[in-house]
Amino acid sequence: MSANSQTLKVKKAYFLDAGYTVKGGKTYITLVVKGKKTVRLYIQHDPYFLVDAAESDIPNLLALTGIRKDGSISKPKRAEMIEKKVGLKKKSLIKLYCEQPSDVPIIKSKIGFTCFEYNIPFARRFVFDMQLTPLHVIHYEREGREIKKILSVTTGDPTLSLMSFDIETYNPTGIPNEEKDPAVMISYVGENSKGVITYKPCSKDFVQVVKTEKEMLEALTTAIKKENPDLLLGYNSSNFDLPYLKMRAQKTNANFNMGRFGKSIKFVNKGNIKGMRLDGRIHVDLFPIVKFFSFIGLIKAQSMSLDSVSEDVLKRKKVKMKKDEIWKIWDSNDIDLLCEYSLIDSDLTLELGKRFVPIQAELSSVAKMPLYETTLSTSGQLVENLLMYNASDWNQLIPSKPGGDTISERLEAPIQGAFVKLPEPGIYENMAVLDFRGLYPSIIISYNIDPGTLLSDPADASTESEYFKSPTDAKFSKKEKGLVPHVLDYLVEMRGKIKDELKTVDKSTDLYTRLSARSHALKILANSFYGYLGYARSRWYSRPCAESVTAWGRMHIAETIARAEASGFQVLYADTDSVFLIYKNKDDVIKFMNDVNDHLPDKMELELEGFYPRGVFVSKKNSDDDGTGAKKKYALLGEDGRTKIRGFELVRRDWSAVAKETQLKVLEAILKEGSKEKAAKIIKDTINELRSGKVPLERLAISTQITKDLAGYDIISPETTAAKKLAATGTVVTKGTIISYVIGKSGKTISDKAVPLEMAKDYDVDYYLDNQLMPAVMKIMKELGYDEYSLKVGGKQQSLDSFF
DNA sequence: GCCGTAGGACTACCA
DNA sequence: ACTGGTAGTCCTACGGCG
Repeated sequence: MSANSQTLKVKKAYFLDAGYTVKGGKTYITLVVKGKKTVRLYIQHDPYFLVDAAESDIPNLLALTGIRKDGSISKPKRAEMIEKKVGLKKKSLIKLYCEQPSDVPIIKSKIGFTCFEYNIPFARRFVFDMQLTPLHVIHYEREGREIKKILSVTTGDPTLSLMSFDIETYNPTGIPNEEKDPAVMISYVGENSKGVITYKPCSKDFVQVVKTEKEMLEALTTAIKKENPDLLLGYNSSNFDLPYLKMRAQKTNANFNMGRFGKSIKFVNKGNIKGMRLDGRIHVDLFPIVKFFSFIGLIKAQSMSLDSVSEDVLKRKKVKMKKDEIWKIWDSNDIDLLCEYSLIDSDLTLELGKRFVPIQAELSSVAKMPLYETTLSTSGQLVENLLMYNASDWNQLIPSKPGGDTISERLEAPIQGAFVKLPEPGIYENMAVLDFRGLYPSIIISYNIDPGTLLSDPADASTESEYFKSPTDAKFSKKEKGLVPHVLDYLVEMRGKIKDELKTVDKSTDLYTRLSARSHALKILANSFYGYLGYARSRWYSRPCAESVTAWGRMHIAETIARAEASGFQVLYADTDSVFLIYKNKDDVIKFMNDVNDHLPDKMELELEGFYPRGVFVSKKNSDDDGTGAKKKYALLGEDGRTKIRGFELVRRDWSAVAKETQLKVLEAILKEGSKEKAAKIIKDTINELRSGKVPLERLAISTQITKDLAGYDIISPETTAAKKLAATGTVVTKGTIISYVIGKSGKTISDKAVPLEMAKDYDVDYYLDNQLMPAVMKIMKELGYDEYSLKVGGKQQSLDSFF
């Protein structure tokens, strides 16, 4: 023992990443940890899963064998009895250990009993078992490269160093072919170094000129090694740059390495998202992150390109380079400009990384998911991971993933959602908007909504005071806090504390950035729990739970509306968690709000969102006669003069800029100046501009996302015909591409006339008048008593008119 | 064969 | 590949008309 203790060292380091390897029949978790240096350490850990069988079955289970892919024999290593909590009850299970992770499915397939926890990626299983937190500090005993014991985990915030890179490729046939077409240029930006590597003469001082493609790849290896970043950032690098570089390194026999410990660049598929994993360095492809942030509404770019996202997020002006002409520039031998553009792309990638990585890092440590996987995760996966982590902590059985049949069943029975009140179209003054802070999370916490607290069995019927009964008649026990409400409560409480702390911190500090990122991460996670309960592929799916959440939501909003009306307010509109009132006196609103709050559970709260001096609601398009109001479509003017506009065409990317800009101007003229004459003039001017034929094509472009393979569409539509025209020129159009098109003059149907912006030559005046401008503005003007005809005629003649 | 319209496919929004 | 509620566009099939 004492001999050993001389080689045992107690250490601490930040936990960056976990993987596993099998050596000599033993399974080792590989941990990448950052102390003074960043190293890879090993720790032995046996994979296992659970079997719902009796102790007497153990000998039979241990006698099972299976055949591995390599032909060798796989058999269980050992077994023990354990107990797990299932809901409010306990259950005895056999914990069956295997030699290596890939043995788990092999052995499991030989077992007739129900099994559990057999489908959990092994490195993450380890994080749960050891209750680690990514990016926090682990304290451990180490002997050489092996960790003997993990002692504790403490909070921490590593400073992660970033480096971005971008490659340019030779592409004479349009899409570069990684087998044949060389990479011609690589740019990189780190914290201490930046530059471009290429192999043709260039006069720029930031460019390192080498002799061949092979030398360029090796120079990149050197540059990365020198900078030694923790994170390597790219944009769409999992699908393009890294596979390309990997192939070029192979073709040129280059001594190429981007990782820290080994040369491997591995494809890792996570759900639908493709990732590329490096050894010991965290490769972060910003593209899936951008998609994730767009999905949850954190960013809102016109398209997913690096340019467009940079413009939206960093407010940096576009410097567009035509990617399909890179080969021409290369052949021209005048590559100065190409070098500049390439460096700009790396610059933008790094800047975006500085914005996004902090939030990803906080998501990682809050959701207990290693950073690399976090960057490739959906919110459902993050929630699931966090629940699995906490289930392990509570010794609760982790539910299995549903099978295909269960998934389809769940999909066929959707859950009733929120309530939306029909607004009366019109222009209103003095509106107050109140909303429930975190409605669904607060309902889940307040009523202890959890698959485990749900009293389904009449046998565990309790008395009325022992459970909450939802409007859908589900009963949730008050006896014990459920896993879901527990985790959610923790997230909400933590966010509250962080928000308080943020008020005391200087905005320019790193601490502020970190705390605000953490607050963001907590919000993203908390808001995903309800969706997760109703998500068909969820381990914790529960129809009664999800139904109860929305039912309680509808109940509370209905009660609030009723209470407001009883207090003498006119309620104009309500959607899910908000109510729009007309008030005479602000104090009345505050009094009403306090009154509502007095009648709510502790964790629920109605907040004042704001006072709005003026607002517009419009009618639905095709109910002109009865003038039914349109839901989810309104424009408000705040007291600070800022507008809050929802649902109008001007917030949608599938409308032309001409229509959207005019609609905005019209709304502002009405909201800010109360001038319908000005609004009418704006419209007439735009009509004239359109008729002149001189509107730039970019302002006429309509952007639409292609959501499936082009061949997979059942119908012909403008976006698909435009996409096909674009694809015919050799440009890649895949699932997820956002295509911009203009309706041109030639063609019969609108779809025929649709031409990709890049190829557009002219535009169809009538289409833009009748199908873009007029629909966008007339709904608003109608509220002011105008009709379409008078405006259009007014646009033709410069004078008119008695009407105005 | 032309016209008008109901219904379906599809997208993007709000919460 | 987190949920449901909603407006709106464009295309297509279908029925009436002649």
